[in-house]
Amino acid sequence: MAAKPSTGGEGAAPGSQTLLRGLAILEAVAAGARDLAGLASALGTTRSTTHRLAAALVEQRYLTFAPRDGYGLGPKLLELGFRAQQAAPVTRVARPHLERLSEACGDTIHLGVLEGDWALYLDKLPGRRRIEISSRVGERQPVWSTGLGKALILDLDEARWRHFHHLGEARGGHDPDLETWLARMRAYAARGIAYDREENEPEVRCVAAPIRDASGAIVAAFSVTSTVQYMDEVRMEDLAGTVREAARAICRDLGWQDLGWQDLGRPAIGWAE
Amino acid sequence: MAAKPSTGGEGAAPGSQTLLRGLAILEAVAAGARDLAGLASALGTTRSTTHRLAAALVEQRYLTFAPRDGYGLGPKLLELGFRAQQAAPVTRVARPHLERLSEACGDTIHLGVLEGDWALYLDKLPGRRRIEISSRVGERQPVWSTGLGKALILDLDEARWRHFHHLGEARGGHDPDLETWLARMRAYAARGIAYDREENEPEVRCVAAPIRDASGAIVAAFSVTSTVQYMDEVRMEDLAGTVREAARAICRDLGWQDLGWQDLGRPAIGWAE
DNA sequence: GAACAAGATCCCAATATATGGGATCAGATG
DNA sequence: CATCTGATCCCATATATTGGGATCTTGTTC
Repeated sequence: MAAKPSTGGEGAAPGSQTLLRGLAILEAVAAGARDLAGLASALGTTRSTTHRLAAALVEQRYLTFAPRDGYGLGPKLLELGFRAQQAAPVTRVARPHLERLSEACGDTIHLGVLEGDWALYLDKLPGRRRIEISSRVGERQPVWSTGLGKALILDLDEARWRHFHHLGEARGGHDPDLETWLARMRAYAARGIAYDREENEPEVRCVAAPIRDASGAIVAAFSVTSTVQYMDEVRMEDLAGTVREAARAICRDLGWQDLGWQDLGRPAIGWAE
Repeated sequence: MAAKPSTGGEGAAPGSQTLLRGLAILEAVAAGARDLAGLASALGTTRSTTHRLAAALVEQRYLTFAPRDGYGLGPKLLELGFRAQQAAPVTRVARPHLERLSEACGDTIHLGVLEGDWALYLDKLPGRRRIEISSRVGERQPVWSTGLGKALILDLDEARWRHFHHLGEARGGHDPDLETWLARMRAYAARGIAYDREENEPEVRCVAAPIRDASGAIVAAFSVTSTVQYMDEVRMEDLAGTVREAARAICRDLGWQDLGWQDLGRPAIGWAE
């Protein structure tokens, strides 16, 4: 609907208009655009230009096109997405353990890593409850307000903790004030487990644990999420044990595999900025 | 290494060189290219051009770049890939059932649909065996030689079966001759289960079943794959029952959900050409 | 059953856009 | 400290992209 200027964006790199427009088409389709007209208005280009780019994307299997239904995301994205997921060794290693955990607890499970100032979701296991946790693999979530995010920064010093809390305030986060939040973080760090008792969203609670590689550095984290009706205090305590157990098993797998991380100062996964 | 001509390809659509080059970068990175020089030589462009495109892809989060490690596939691909997978309702619905099946049998499980003349892999569950089945989500496999492919075309008439066998011959397929293959297909169709007794690759066997939606049309299929040492005749017969059971459960879930497929003549998934 | 409508596809001259040679910069290596 | 590898930036040039409109296809209406 909004007509973005051709040479748009914030600090948009020039010299790639065509590529940028092509990617914009991908995202417009992901956002639900089905026909040419929709795409054209979404990026503010003419029908012919849009068609040419879309056709190229279809030909390369990045999009599908069916006369009746219009455009859809194509198999190539499936392939690249899957490869991107596998690129982080954590995902492969953690999967079976998380599946077992999912089977055992029935709640939604997320796996994620720290990407810059954000928590990036690498994997998601839906769980058996009715409720649907609204999150997507590949999405970024704030660090300070999610259980998973907090688990990711458990090892950082207080200066850096303040930084993350500050990021939250900038975005209108009013929830726990700095001191309360820091106190909780200290408690989480001491236990090696992070909770989220409806601090972020009402009704939603979760238990999260960090995953460490052979060097002991936190390279990822996972969380078990549910609504409060399935997550009273007692259950959270129970889960803490189960979760810690799963985390330990994953860490063991990461520590044993000799993929040779020559540079132990950097996270083993490929997403850090 | 091979320098593809800029305006390359077969019936390559013109008017999108920049976009096509950008996508080529994505694939080069997926194929393992890490640095600018590698990318540049992979697509036959100069450093500066390559750098500009790659930088745009990084900025859009389609690639990651870390000074030491070079380029990698980015989170945006993760997101789009995941969305593409979810676009086919079958994946969502089948997942939990396949996970249970995977848990029970320990073998590699694939889920796929028919895309034109190919079997497209939508999902893969690794299994607990040592062996790694070389297949990737998003990849296309021939229909006639894979168990999954055969399960997908169980409902088609013999003319169309011949068509698929013919496609195989064109690509140097010499395995079972037409009549033998047709006879097997008839048997598979009668049982509602397709086998692959090392017909495709030596040592590799699999048991596959079709998945039908509310209209009764085959919209997908899944297969349980393993090496012959885990797959003797007795086990294949056993598995047939388990597999059929899982298929029935998935079909039931597909039949019950009222997502309103107004057009029953077309497959419910979005991948058909 | 024929005219209509909606949408996709194709074509071509004008020009905004991408290109790549080379210069520069960052930081690793000896 | 000099050297090297590899990333980043700049700018005149050529060329690939653009978009207006004509055309074709397919489904809908009267």
